[in-house]
Amino acid sequence: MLEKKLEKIVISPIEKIWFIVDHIPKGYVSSYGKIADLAGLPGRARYVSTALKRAPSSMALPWHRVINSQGRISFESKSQAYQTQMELLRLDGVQVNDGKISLSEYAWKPDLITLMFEIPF
DNA sequence: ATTATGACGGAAG
DNA sequence: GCTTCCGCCATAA
Repeated sequence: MLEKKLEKIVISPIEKIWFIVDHIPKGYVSSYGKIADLAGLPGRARYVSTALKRAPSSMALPWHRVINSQGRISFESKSQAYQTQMELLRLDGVQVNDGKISLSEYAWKPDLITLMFEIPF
């Protein structure tokens, strides 16, 4: 019956994180903590970073659009990963000055429709 | 079961 | 603006 069609779909926490990160538009950034909140996983910012680390590269997630809450890249500034992330952000059109990104300028603010129907966790 | 480790966040100095 | 410290939480050993 109808109930059958309304069975709850289960999505694992890590999949929610991947899904949301995949929705960050080019030219915008979000933070580990914010992604966790959007995924319904408050207080699990660190888990977002491990989730990104685990994402198969074949998913081609825009992982570089996730930075820390201070508007900075979370890798060591001398690391290769840091350089890569900075380059990808610049390709997105996001300015990275002195290792800092202006959140007031580039923070992703999903609209109501997106929150309700696209990432409804 | 304990311990150590982070792509974190926030408060404090 | 710094930097340090501490709480947090999912893994790996």
